[in-house]
Amino acid sequence: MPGRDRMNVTMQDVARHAGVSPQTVSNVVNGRSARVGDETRVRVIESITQLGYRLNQSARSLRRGRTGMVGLAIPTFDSEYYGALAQALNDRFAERGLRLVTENTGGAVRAEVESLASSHLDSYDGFVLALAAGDTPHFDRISIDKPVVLLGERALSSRFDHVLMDNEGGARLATRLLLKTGARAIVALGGVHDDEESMPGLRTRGYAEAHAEIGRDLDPALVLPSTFDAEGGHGSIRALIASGRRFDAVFAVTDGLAVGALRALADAGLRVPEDVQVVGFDNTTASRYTVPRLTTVEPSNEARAETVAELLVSRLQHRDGVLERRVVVHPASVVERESTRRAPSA
Amino acid sequence: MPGRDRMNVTMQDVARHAGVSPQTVSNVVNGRSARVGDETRVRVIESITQLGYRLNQSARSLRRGRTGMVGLAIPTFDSEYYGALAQALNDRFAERGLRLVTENTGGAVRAEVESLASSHLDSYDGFVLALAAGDTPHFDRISIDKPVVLLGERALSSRFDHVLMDNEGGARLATRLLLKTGARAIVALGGVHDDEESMPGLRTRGYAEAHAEIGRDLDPALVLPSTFDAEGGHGSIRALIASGRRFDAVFAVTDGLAVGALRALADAGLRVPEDVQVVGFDNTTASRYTVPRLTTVEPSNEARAETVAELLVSRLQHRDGVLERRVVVHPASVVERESTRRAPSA
DNA sequence: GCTCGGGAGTTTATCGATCAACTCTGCATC
DNA sequence: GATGCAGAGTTGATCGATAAACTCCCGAGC
Repeated sequence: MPGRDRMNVTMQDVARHAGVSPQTVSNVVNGRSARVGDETRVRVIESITQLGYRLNQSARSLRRGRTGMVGLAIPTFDSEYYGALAQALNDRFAERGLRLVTENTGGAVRAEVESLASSHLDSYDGFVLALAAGDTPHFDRISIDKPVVLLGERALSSRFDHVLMDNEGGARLATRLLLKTGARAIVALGGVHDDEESMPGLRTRGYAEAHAEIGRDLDPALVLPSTFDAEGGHGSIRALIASGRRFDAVFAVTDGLAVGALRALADAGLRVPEDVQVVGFDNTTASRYTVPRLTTVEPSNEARAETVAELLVSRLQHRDGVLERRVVVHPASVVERESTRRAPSA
Repeated sequence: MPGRDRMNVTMQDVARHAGVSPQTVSNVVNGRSARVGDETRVRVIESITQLGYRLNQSARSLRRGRTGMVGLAIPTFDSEYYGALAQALNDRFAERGLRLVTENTGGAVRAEVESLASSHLDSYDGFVLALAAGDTPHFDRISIDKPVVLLGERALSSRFDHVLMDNEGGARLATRLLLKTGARAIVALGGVHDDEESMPGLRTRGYAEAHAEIGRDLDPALVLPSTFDAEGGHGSIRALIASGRRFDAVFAVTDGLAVGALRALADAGLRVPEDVQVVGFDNTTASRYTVPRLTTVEPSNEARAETVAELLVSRLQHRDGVLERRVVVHPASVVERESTRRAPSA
């Protein structure tokens, strides 16, 4: 291996080697074939490979004024739900020639919002913010001049495009199923008591609506706030069982919670779905391999990812044109598996 | 809101506004306080906030010759194991002032690395390559002038630093445990028949060694190659049961496989660990919430992440100094839960 | 009185690619 | 013969930040 310099090979070097101008090399690299003759192009390409030339992205970005990267903020990498989401978005953006760069915000909403303000953001052309369940960040304080799409549970800010999941509708469907199959006392695991515009708030609202539809009263003691992981679900259900309160179904606001619930029910010797039915939310791959397999709400991640990419790209293209703010809600549906009983065919 | 230009605020603008030179603004921004007087600094900072100045990362990167980003290639986002790994690495690099950018290669590392002038890799200062089980890219063909650390299962290339998991040792420990608790016919789920230097190959080797240690023969029919997810585990074990072959333990080469195995055993009415013991590998969070809770091998992700960051950073610092290639192996250990019986206290 | 040193800044020359505008052949058209 | 024009390139001016070298001032030391 010939000892070579630390210096990088630049377009100038290639140009010199091929006997053309740097601009022509640029044209070749960027596929502007209309501006370059066939012979010249071949010569340039040969020089590129011979010299081992690599384009300097920083220089390109500086000149072009954009980086070709889109940022994605997710609360954590270490979660199937967000993992799948990131993967789907990644593919959708790749199709459009954009690179998706994923950052984890560590779950704190504050970090999520700060990621909008921090210097990281400066290297992206646009940003996708997937929000964790929780409180409401103060978007209206921060100032941003780049396209942002929020991917979340509810409308959070009047300034950005949103792609939302139909939390309320999904929860309504899930709860309806439980009621139809004879449940009388349904726990809202991870639910909240205030009627708030948050992920658990909306899902709790759907749960309440399904009850209201058939004139059934709600027992507030069955609404169990919790963290949204398996650990929280496990602890909450164990405590509920220990308290002696009777229930015959669990609507868990996330699959993680449902997994923990299954665990706690198994610990207590309760059979699913005979003694207690369980429904989750999110249709994570884990939900297909629990014992018993989990009935859950499908959040249509693929479709949402596609919409997110579409919205963001259209904003990038109409950089200056004043597009109206858009809010897209994707419908949810229920996937019936083994943790619920079959609805009586009526 | 005052109508403002599309033009960005630059250091020049700040300099003009504060009545100093651009270089001084640069010094302030970069905290070179030795070169700037107190009063001046205050004035500059005021101008920065007033004008809403943001540093242009592309320009900085171009000038500095590095981007401050480290790339991480993982086979897929949609997996707990890689999710946790990415998260851990992310934190370790953040501590060191580097931004970790995660890409999923979809397994096709080779294509990425070989792509011509427009490769993503060029925007990173260094690279961490976490390889999928089956990948054997031809590293020695590609030429890379940046620090690379391979995070994997076995030594793959003589050119790069490696941080390895002790696959063989972990598998040996897991299998020993099964043998000690009385297992007589242990399935190697996801194992392979050839003694190869791959993740499943090494884990199968450890499995074989544990048998050899106590002079036990191996039954090749119990080694079941498979994909490494729950689906594969489920299918393989279901088929094995259907074939009528007897076994009383499963050593799954991944937790995903073990989850699928549990599912298949439950389907068949077999009790775990009474009828069949199960051990997984990777200690994913899912393994803590299966029914029953999974005994598994802890791969020491945190420690490996720390080592990866250390190695890469030290290479970045000694950009030219010729460091020896380093290979670090982290030991594995077994986490005993409910899917195995207690070893007789001898 | 003169040199020396360091604090506080400034000036200059890039980093590498790209946009915009310009040149220079030919060849077809009126 | 003059005009127009498309094709194939070239030239020069940046994009914004920064390393390196240089200036200027002021008090200390001999």
